[in-house]
Amino acid sequence: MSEPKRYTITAALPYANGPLHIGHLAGAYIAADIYARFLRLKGEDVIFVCGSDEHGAAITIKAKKENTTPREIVDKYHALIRSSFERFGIAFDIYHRTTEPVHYETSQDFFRILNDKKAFEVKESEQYYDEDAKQFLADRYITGTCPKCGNENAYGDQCERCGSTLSPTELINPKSTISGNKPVLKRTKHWFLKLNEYQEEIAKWLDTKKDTWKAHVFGQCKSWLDAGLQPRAMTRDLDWGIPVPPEFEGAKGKVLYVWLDAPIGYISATKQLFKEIEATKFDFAYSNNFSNRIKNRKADDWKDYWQSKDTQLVHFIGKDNIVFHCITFPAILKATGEFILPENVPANEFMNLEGDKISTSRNWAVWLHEYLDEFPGREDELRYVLLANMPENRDSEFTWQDFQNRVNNELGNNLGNYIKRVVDLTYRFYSGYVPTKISADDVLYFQKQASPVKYIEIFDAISETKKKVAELIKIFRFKEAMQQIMELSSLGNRFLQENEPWKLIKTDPEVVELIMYTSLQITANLSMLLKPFLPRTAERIEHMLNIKKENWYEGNILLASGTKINESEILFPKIEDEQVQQQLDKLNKSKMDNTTAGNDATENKPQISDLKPEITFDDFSKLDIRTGKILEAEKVEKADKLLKLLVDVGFERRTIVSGIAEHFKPEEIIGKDVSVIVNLAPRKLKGIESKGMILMAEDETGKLYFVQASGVNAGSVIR
RNA sequence: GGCGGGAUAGCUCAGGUGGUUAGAGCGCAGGAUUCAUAACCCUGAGGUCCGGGGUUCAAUUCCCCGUCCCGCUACCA
Repeated sequence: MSEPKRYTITAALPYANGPLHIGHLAGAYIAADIYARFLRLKGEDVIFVCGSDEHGAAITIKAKKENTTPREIVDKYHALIRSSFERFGIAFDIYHRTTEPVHYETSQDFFRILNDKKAFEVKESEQYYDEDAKQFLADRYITGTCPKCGNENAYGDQCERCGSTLSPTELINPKSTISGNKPVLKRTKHWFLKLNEYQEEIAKWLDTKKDTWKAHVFGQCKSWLDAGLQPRAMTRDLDWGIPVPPEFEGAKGKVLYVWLDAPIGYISATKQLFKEIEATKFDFAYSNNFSNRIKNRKADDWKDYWQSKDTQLVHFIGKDNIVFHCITFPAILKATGEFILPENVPANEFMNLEGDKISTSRNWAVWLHEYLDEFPGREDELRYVLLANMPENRDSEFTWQDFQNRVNNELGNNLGNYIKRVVDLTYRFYSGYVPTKISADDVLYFQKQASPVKYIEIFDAISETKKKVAELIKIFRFKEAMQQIMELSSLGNRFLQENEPWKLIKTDPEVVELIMYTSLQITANLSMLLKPFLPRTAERIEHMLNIKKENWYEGNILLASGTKINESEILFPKIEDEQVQQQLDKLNKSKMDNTTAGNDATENKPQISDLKPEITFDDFSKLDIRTGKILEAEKVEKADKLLKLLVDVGFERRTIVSGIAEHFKPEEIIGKDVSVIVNLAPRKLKGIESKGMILMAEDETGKLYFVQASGVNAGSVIR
């Protein structure tokens, strides 16, 4: 591919139901920020967009629980996330949000375009509707007799006895599992993206990415394509989201699928960005971060960044978002016929914390806003450690011990100390003035000397490092790029050590000038190289050296002779053992608070759970709920979520299958008091008949709790 | 369960389209030095490259089987 004319960089939209943690940063934002800063430094035409993803269920659930509105929840977290990014130094051009009018319009327009382009198939299906419950029934809410094998307890999507795939309307004698009534067929519409029709195009396009995309990204896409793409519903019967455009028949009560709306957020953020640029009124945009090339542009210019063939689009995401960014969203973009597809999607894997998966629900995380408060002015240290351990090709691990080691040794002892050495020596020898520039004569002179000053090699190394770093960034190998920079710093240390200017100053002051001149150029080049990686540090070095470089400079001489530099400062004070201990104590506390181990609640957006319709007392009294005690528990074969329980419900012992295996280990729940619905119709799960249901409470994070009546014998009635 | 990715030094990670001694940083041991944040520099010890089979003159690398970790997906009434 020829050099692109401009770049559009996106970073995954954080979900506005919680704060940011180090996993987010290591997964997408640091890499994206380095990439964007580097391109800006090179003077490229680049935009870097992001924003809060504010639709979806976790938000309404949280709102209900906190007795507030979804709006307040998203306002709160949007503000927290935005300010955390700002303080940390992720240099977006714009940080937008999906509840903004621009985004509603853009998303709805997309919906219209997709419709015009016949990318949808409207399944105006006859969907079963429960008149009592006043709601449409998803496949699993319907049971009936299997037309193929006669099993009376087949489900709307599948018969578990004969294994056939069914649709609800094929069932004989369908029954709503909510009310037990016979549901009626009612017409409802859903808009399905005909992904299957884009199979070939997407496959062909992806095939061209084989060599440039990461193995895990390409592999995952390939596996989806091999399985065959299926139409996917792009609408939902929900109430928090972007409404299906009202002119569509049957739009009422339907919203866009959150995964349709979210990536369009990249585009609406871009629109908003150029709107604000034209109006020179910056509500969401950060004009200080702008690449020179986007200043003074017009509102309509957003199109260049999404529709122009010579634009390179790159999505930075975590590995959990691969399929949507590499298949579904590209299919959507393709379907419009107007948009470009991503050049690369350099998804990172996950970062673990102290040996465990990062988990919001278990409070097992290093929260960015807390770090910023507890380690003020030390943003780059975190940036560095997350970068050094960035999970580029496999999962990685963050530990506080490693944080301390890396900050103290690599940043402090190698880099920070080196800069300070050079600056201090410059003050000692030359009162802070950069020594004489080497002339051609000097070069000859020193070349003839058999002195150990191998300064030419140093300048070669600087050039080489700059070249390598630039290349590595372009192929998204940020970790390695950073290592190259650290090696240059190491080389600087070695150069001083080998030449010992503090000794030579007494005997060969001219040689010392050369040594120091060379060393100062190394530090100046380090500051430039560090700009994309450790921007705050780069600024502080620039301040020490009294230089200001806005643009990448290919040459090696960045610091003119005679420049008066500023006095040294300590760039990276040591991280003390107590600070590490404090953080470990904090994590330990989280661990203690989690008395129920192994809660791996998914932090993805769960399906919305609407308030259920009112029922009568009669309805309620149909339920027979009793206390019980778990006697035995074991994992169900070939099912990750199911536990087979033997429960004493007073009058008998029952086998109950419950979907709690990801939350509880079998051995730790034996003897637990539980509440059981004992008159629920038996149902087979993975071949085991389950007679009844264990009641569980679920908090907003997805964590489960047993509903327990303490001190009561098994078999007591709950009413 | 299906699919994808991974497993390399005590720790955190690179790398290898098959070919003498598999790398880095940290940690550890020894030495040198004193300009600098007790920093820097040099030297050294340390690895059946997850296990088992196969292909090959040759496997850590390719193929098959297995184990464990992560993601997607199915199972959650």
